[in-house]
Amino acid sequence: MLLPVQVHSDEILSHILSHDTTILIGETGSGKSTQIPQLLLKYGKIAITQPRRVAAINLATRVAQETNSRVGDTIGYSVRFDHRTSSKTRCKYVTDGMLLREMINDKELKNYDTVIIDEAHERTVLTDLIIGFLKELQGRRKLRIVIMSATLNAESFSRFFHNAPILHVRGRRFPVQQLYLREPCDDLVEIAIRCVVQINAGEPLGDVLCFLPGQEEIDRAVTFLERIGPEIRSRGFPVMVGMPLYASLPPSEQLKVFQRIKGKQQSRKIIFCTNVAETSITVPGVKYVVDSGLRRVKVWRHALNLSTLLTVPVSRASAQQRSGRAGRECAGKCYRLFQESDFEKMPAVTEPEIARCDVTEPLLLLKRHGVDDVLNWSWFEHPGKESILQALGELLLLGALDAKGSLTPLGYRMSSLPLPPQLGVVLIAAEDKQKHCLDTCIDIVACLSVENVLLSPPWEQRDIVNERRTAICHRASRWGDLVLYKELWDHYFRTSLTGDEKKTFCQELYVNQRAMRQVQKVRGQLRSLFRLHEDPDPTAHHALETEEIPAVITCFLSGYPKNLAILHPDRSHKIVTTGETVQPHPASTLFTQRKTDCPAILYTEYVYTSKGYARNVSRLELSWLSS
DNA sequence: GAGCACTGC
Repeated sequence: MLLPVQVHSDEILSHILSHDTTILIGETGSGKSTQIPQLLLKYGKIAITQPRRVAAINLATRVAQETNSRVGDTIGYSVRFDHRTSSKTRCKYVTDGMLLREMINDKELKNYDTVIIDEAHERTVLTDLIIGFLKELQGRRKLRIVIMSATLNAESFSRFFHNAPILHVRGRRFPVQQLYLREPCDDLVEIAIRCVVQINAGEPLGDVLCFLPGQEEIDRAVTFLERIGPEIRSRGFPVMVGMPLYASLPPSEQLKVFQRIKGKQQSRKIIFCTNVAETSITVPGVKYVVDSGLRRVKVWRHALNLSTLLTVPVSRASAQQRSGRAGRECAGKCYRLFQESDFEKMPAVTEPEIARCDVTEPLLLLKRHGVDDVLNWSWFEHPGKESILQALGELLLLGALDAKGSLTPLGYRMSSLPLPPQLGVVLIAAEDKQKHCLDTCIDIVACLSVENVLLSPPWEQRDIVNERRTAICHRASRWGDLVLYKELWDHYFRTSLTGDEKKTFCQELYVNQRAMRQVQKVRGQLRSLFRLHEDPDPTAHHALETEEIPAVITCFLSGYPKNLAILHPDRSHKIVTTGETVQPHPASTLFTQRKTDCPAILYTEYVYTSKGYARNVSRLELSWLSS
C-alpha cells in the first residue's frame, strides 16, 4: 500500500520545485522522511538532517533498500564515527551536528542543491542554528530548503522564511481515544498505578506505556506494581510486568521492553518511561498510553551561572505525540492524568531548547562562521540579550574572544574541537604542561563528554559498589571524580583484560560498557586532533601517576575558572565569584569526605535541585592557585 | 545521604 506522501507525490514535488522554501507538515506515518528525498533525487544533491544518529543510519539503510541500491552509493549517511558515502552519493542523511561541522569547512554548502531539515519541531539548538545559517545562505545563492515538521508550529517556520507556503500531508495512524481525570490528583505515582490497574481489569490485552517525569517516580511506580502483583493475580486478572525505561538505565535493562514476557499466563507489559519513549525509543505492542503530562527539564540560569532541574507540564504538541504512541499498530486509548481544562492551559508547543540553555558553545560556532554581530544575527528564535552577553563574557574569560569580540587564535582552535569550549580550553592548556598531561586530560575529557559512564546501582548495592570503585581507584577518594574517571579508564583499557573480563569489570563497578566504547572513540578522535600517536603498543598506555595530578587539575581550572569554591572558616565551600555555598553531589567521591579536608574544590557543573550541588568535583590545594 | 530529562561534533 502506498504511503500518503507517495499518493500525493506529483503535487508535493511540483510544489517543492516551484518554491525556494517549503514547510511540510507530515504526520507520523506519512512517509516523509523516506519518500521526500526520493522524489527530489533527480533534482540535484540532497542533505537531510536528523536529530539523532540512529535515525540517520536507519533511514539511509531503508531508503537504499527501497531504491535497490547499497548504502553509500546513491543514498548515504554521515554521523560522527560512522559514514557511508561515495562520489556517487546524491542523497545524504546526516545528524544536524554533522551538517554544522560541514558548514565550517564549506560555508556555502556547495555540495548540496537541497537541504531538508527533518523533525524540525524538536527544535534542538543545532536545528535552530542550521535554520539561521540556511536563511542567510539563501540570501547569497540559490538553495532549495524543505523544513519538515510533525506538528503545529509550522507557522513560525513559515514566517521566518518570508511566509513560505505550508504543505500538509496526513499521516496514517489509528484513532486514539483521549480520556481525562475528572478531578485533580495529588499523588502522581499512586494515580498512575490506579489507572494501570483499571486498564488491566477492564481492557483487552495490550501493553501500557506510562509517561512519568523522571527516574524517581519511575522506580517508585515499578516497586509499587510489584507489591500489588500477588493480589492482582489472585483476583484472576492478567499478570502485569512493570518495567522502567529511561536513558541512564543499563542497556541490558532497556532491552527488556522489546522482549516477550515468558510464561503462558495472560500478561501485559507496563512500561514506565521518561521522554526517551516520546522520540528516541519506539516500543512496539503499545495499545494504551498513560500520560502524567509532566517532564523533567534542565534550565540554565545565565544570571546565576547554574542550572536547575524543573518538573514542568508538557506542551499540547508533546501530549499529542505521547498519545500517538498508542495508535501505531491498532486503535488505542490514552489516559491523561490531568483534567481536560488543564490540557487547554498547556502551551501549544514546547519551549525551544535555545531559550533555556547556555549559549556559549553556539556563540563560539557563530563566531567561527564569521558572524560579528551575534546580537542581531538571523536567529530563528533570539535567546535573549542577557543570555548572549553572559556567553560572550564567558568566551572572553576563556580567551576565545578578544576585547573587540573577535575570535582569537585560541578561540579558532577551540571551535575546531568537537567539545564544549571549556573542555577545549582544558586540552589546549594541557599541551603546554609536562609530558603525559595531555594524554591524561584527553582520557578524562573523553569520559566527561560521554553521558552516563557511571550507572547508579540500586540502593541496596550502593555501598558495596562504592567500595569496589574506590578499592581499585584508590587516589579518587582523595582527589575526586576527575581522577576517578582516569583510574577507571586505566583499568578498563589495560591490555591484560579479555573481552569477558572487561564485561565483568563493568558489571561489578556499575560502569556502562556501551558508554566506555564511546569514550574510546572520542578519545581516539581527540588524540588524532592533537596529533598524539594512537598507541601502537597498548602496553605503552600511560596510566595515571600521582605526581601529575596537580598539573591535571590545574588544566581543568583553566577551563572552569569560575567553578572554584574555597573552604571558609564556617567549614563550607563558597564559590569565589558569588560567595554562594556549594556541596559535592552525593554521587561524587568527595561527598563522603570530611568537608574540612578539601582546602578548595573545582567542579565542572553546578546544578541546583534541593540544594546547590557541584558535579565532577576535584580537590584543589590553595598553593596551586597562585601559578 | 541525593537523584539526570534528552541529544550532537
